[in-house]
Amino acid sequence: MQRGGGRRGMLRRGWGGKFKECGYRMTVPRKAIMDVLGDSDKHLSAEDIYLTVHRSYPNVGLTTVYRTLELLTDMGMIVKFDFGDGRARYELAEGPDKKHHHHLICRRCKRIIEYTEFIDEEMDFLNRAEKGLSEKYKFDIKGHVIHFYGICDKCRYK
Amino acid sequence: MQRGGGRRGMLRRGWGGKFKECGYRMTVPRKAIMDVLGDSDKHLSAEDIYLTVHRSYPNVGLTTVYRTLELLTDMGMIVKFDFGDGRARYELAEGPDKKHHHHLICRRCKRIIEYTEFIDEEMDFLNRAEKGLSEKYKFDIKGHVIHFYGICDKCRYK
DNA sequence: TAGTTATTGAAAACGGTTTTCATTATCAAT
DNA sequence: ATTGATAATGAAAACCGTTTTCAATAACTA
Ligand SMILES: [Mn+2]
Ligand SMILES: [Mn+2]
Ligand SMILES: [Zn+2]
Ligand SMILES: [Zn+2]
Repeated sequence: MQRGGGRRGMLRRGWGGKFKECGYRMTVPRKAIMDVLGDSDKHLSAEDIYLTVHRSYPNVGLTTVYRTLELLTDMGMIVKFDFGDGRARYELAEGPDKKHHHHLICRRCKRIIEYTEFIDEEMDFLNRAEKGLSEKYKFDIKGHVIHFYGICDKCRYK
Repeated sequence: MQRGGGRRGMLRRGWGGKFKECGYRMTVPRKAIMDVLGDSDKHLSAEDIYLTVHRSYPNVGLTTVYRTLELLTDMGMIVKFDFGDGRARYELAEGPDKKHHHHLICRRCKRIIEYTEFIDEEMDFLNRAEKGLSEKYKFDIKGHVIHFYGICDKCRYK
């Protein structure tokens, strides 16, 4: 259990509204999938979501999970990551319920640690870099990914 | 054609030596694959390499390309990237022939631009971040990936 | 040169994701 | 509420990059 339940309710209603605005229909499978994403603070794979949804809605298929994830990603409501473990992983996009952060990835056990420290200094560097790069390469920067790879404490001491 | 041919020759001889040191045999397919990597400044996929090698050595198989790439990656001589186009891509690891750099990735055409600018300020930020993160999370940082996503100039004006 | 065994190529298997297609559910108009 | 147009769904099959299997071959050592 993470955070209060009230905020998540808001989030879901917000999502539904955005969905309708874009001309999409709000369906039971989509609601269920969005609930799983909104309730979790993990980096979920399609199968993770499928299995969780399956407990309450056994007839929702994995295909629909993939389709909904693509939709939400295209709409910018979630973010798709590749952490190098052979499957895509998803989390809420930056917003009221999710702070800007980056990841430490353990090369041995694949554990992912989120950090929000150093974000101020990072923003400083990123802003200057983005400005310089945009000018030099005429490249319209929309986002960035920073991953640190290494060995976590649990793995270091065997 | 990029850079002089002499340096690349050195590079290849160096690679061969390292190979032997690790107890691996230096074979014709491996040499061919390493030559393709050493001669290119692109971000090559396994199939890219396979097709190039195939021109000179039609009997070298794709399987061997994959096996050699894994070997070179594990030995730290090349780096494996995921740029989000569904296949792994490889390039020379940082060294005398390859400067430290990061990537701008066009979300539309998937073009990859390498940049080495702002690396000094970046190193400044990265050093502080790595120091802080290592301490706080007891995480032994070995490397990092910084990707900027956006729209390249060619795509921006349609 | 011979013998040990690492390396190889072809084919099959693998696994995450996407496509196909007939059926069902959603939603606006009645 | 009922209807009708059509967006969305689930099961199965296809897809495709990568890995595994295994008998044949080539590279090193003695
Ligand atoms: Mn995260
Ligand atoms: Mn590069
Ligand atoms: Zn670990
Ligand atoms: Zn582009």
